[in-house]
Amino acid sequence: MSSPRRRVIPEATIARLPIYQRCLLELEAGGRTKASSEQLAELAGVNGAKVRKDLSYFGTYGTRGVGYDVPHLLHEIRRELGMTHDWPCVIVGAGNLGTALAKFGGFTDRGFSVVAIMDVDESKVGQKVGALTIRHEDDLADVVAELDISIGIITTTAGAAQDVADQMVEVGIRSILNFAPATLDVPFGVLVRDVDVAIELQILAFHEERRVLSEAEIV
Amino acid sequence: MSSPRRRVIPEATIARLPIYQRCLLELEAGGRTKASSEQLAELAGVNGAKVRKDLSYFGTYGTRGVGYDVPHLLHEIRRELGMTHDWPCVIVGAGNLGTALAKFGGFTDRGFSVVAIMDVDESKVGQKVGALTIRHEDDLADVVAELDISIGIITTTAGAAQDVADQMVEVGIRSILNFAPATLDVPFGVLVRDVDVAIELQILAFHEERRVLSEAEIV
DNA sequence: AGCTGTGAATGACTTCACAGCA
DNA sequence: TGCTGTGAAGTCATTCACAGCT
Repeated sequence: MSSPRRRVIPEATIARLPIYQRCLLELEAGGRTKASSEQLAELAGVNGAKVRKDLSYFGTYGTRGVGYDVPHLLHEIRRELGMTHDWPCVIVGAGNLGTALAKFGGFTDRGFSVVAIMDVDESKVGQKVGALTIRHEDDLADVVAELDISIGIITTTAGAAQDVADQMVEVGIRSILNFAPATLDVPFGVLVRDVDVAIELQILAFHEERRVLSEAEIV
Repeated sequence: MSSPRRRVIPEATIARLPIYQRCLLELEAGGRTKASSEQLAELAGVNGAKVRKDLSYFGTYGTRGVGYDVPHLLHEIRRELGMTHDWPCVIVGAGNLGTALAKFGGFTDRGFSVVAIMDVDESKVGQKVGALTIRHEDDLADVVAELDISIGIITTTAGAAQDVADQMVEVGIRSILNFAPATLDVPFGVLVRDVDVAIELQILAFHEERRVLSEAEIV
């Protein structure tokens, strides 16, 4: 009533919100207007109790005996996730991955737009990537200020990644998505999330390897 | 001594092994032959106790008072991760992302090679992607058998992903890396890992959004 | 009767702290 | 002395189980 709900939200819960959002979008597209925690859980690949607890951190959006109102819950989740406005992003590193991400429109409809792409390589500067022109990395401060960017995406080599991260922090970026296979060192308050496909493959390989070993053992 | 160490390894530990491997490769490249848990931890962005406990699940590879032998530990981790042999992978979905991953050589030196790329779209079948020729998805069983594939990579649209996963499971694949923004339903024993860039961005946006709110509150 | 919201119980992971070996 | 390896303690996350609303 008086103080707005602002408890500490578990990281694990936060990571599931985008998944719930996706499921709710599916339900909405299918014309569904109500969904129980069990139904949502089924779609999200978790269990009902988890859905209920996750959602309860944000408020009481459900109706006992009925379930959750799909459009309403979707709205609340979108609001919590900051999806009510657009997030301009800058990509640093105009290699294969960087250009592929810049051209890929799949994030735009999810609220993220790549508004700039940069590289240290002078020969790349000025080239077009879709509608964008590659700018020099040294212009980062200007670009970030001009375009009001708060999210930086690193798609450089591992060797260059820390320098780029330092530059980003320097110009005020506090949210970094890092595709380079490197552990970035950033000051407190700056959030880095790593995406490393090789690591994901290695985790699969670990289990695959053990599977083979276990099967050999049974024989 | 008698029974080989085969305790249950925490998932969190497994996910860090590839990172330790990367750090050890750096140390090795720099000519370092010994490293303490604290030094490794520094590079990996964790703390010393975690490194020691993680490694202790696999055996006692360190020397008290000295630290770990870099080449030896590297060898052991590579063995645990199944990096002593190559892992052939198949990509299903020859769109932007699929072709980009197929062309990207960055996993080959990490022990993974994309040996086949497939699609349902007849018009794509026969086209070249780097050294590979796109084959029709219906040939999955043949391709998997021929090339001894155990890891499948899904880069289709969300709508097609479950069907592809079903096909993969059908032909015996039990390790799937899923790039499609969809929750896959697979039988027990099949492992799916999801890579969803939009979700990562949304997690960053959540914190960014809260950061703004908190700062407003202070004023 | 049905389903949410949530304390309490359990389980997973991390960190502490130190015995014990080189 | 220095650093590992590991029980014990602490923290975070999941699941249970049920009171309480519709």
